[in-house]
Amino acid sequence: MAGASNVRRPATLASLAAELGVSRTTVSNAYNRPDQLSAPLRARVLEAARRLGYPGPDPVARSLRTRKAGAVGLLLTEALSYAFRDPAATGFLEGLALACEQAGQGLLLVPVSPEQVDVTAVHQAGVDGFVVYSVREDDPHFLAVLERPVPTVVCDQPMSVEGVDRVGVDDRAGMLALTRHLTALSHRRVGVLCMRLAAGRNDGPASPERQAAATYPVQRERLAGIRDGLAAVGVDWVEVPVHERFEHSVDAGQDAAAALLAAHPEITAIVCTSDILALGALRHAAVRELAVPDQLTITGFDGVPEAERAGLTTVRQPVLEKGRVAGELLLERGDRNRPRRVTLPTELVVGVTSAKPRVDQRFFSGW
Amino acid sequence: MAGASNVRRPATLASLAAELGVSRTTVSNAYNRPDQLSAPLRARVLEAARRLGYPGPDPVARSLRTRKAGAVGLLLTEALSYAFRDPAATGFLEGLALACEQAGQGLLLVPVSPEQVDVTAVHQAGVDGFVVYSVREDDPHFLAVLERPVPTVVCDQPMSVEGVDRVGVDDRAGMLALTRHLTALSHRRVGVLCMRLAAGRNDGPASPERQAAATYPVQRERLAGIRDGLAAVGVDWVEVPVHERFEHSVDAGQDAAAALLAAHPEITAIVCTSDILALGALRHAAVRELAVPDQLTITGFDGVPEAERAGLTTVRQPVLEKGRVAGELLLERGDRNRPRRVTLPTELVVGVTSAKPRVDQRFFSGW
DNA sequence: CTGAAAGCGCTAACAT
DNA sequence: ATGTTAGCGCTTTCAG
Repeated sequence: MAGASNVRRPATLASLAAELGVSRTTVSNAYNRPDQLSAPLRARVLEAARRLGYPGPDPVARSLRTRKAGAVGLLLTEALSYAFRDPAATGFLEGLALACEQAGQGLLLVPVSPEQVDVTAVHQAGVDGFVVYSVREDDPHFLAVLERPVPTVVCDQPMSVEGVDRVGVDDRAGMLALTRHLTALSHRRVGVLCMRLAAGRNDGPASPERQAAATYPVQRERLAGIRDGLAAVGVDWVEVPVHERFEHSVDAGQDAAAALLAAHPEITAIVCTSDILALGALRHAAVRELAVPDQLTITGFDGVPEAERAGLTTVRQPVLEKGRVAGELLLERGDRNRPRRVTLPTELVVGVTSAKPRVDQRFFSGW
Repeated sequence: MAGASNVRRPATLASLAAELGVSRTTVSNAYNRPDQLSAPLRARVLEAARRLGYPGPDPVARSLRTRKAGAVGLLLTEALSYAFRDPAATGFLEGLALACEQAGQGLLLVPVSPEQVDVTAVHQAGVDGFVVYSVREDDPHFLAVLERPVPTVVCDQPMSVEGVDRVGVDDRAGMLALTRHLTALSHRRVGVLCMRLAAGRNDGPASPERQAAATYPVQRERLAGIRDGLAAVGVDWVEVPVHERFEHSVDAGQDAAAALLAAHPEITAIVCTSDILALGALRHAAVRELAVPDQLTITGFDGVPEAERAGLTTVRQPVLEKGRVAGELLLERGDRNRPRRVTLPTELVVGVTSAKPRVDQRFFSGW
């Protein structure tokens, strides 16, 4: 630990070479190609480096020269810190990190403030490729990423972007399976809680127009799955109340469930587009002393650990796997030219929060 | 989205300038100092850029020139992916990410395989500084970070390293407070579960030698706190069984608790150096149908959400705050020269897992 | 096995 | 308001 730490960089490869009376190549080789010079000479170089406090080749200069940054960038919709609070995102990150560390690549979390159009952070990122996690289709940061001349893989983005790999699950089919489960239980009066659908804050009912204009593909697809499932039993989608929340948190879910039930007390089932929202709905039911599933069925989506512990009926998706595949797609891309699309399977998990609506309920088979 | 994405970089700032018949400076200014050139000229430059598929100044080249990478590196003990599984680490990361995004800096997760001596990843990292999270004092990656001529802040590292900032909590004092709580409840026969103490796998009792050679400062300090607390009531530390686990997981805690109680059935309290281990111990107690806290007291450390839900008696530390301070220390370092040390407070949380040992227990006040 | 030459792509004084 | 001049620190053919 020579006192070199924290000193304004004094030594450079060139100065070291000069000091030793050898060429820069030789010093470079001492670090990068040990087999290209004699052991004693190499030892001399390294010793001199230590003595002069030379910390080894500058990574940025090397990157410029080699055109390799040794890192992949991750772009997230939300504020960076959110990624560590959302269990689904955390699982994805774990898988992605796994792939990166296996390939010896760093993972750069790109700092984006949502609802902010400053995309310099994307331009600033010294990375060899990007992973884009579940962002709005018209997100300016996303667009900025697409401008960068590096490979990119998007996650949960059904939209087909030229030359970009994609990994995701079939959200629509997953939600369809869940909805069938509910209709098989004879639910007809269903209410929906969903996450942010598009830019602009909307905490409350999501009008058909708002739904049609949804730019978060995941939410759009999940709603479509519910719609399909209900259509199959003759329930018209325009009759189904959909409540949207800007924040994605248990609190928001609780609040939304309260609003939904207040406006539509006849509902027998609340379908949530995420487990987090469903957990909030469960909490609201507990507060209101509504028996789940006897008086009210509640379902989620994702299959996060908390939901599993709560016995939530939900659709499980392999989040960790999704992250790993995203990383592999980016890092192991041979010289293939055709972009790849990977769709991972989902699984309906029937927990203890769904059951037949009570027959004595006056609205049964009403619609 | 001109077809430029994914095409081998064709255009450069220089080529654009040539094409337009202006100087490189002008093009550079068009991007970096819009006020330094006329609006029409700037528009022309940007238009030409779009037409030629020029993605804007290369971030790596810019970094080399400006000596700023726009990112901070994070070094973790464990495999990168572990950080997303450990709730204490997750909280820390959230705080750190918060500080980074506020400063518009990226956060680069440096890929290190533990038990691997390849530190090239540290050399490769294009960052303006490092945050080191709870690593072994002799970790080669850590040492490599210290060689890099960039500011560094270490977390939970009591060891004083020249010129390096530090943030952490007083683990020893926190554990002392907890232990006093236990001795006040008249516990004397205590067993301890701890995390990895040093390099090399050891799943089982940690001998006094092993304890003395501990290189994970956090674990060392927490054990010291217990020792101090017990010494105050005359309990000799060498009589206290300490079990170590390499893996940090609920399963490991459960397993360790089983081993500890099998070897020392007289124990009235299990003190764990982390909540995760304590959660495992609780699970073991449940399996064995040992009543907690009546037949057995179990305590943790950290104050993670899961522990709170379980009503665990523990020591809460402000993990998010710790991450935020780490980031701020690194990013807001004015031109101060003296390194700063910040010690955050801990708080004893008395839950429902600690109580007086049953008086009828035959070992009471035995030692 | 070692050295000389040629940039990687960009920004920042300092002129003009 | 725009151009000229110098590198940032390194790697990499290609000769010796």
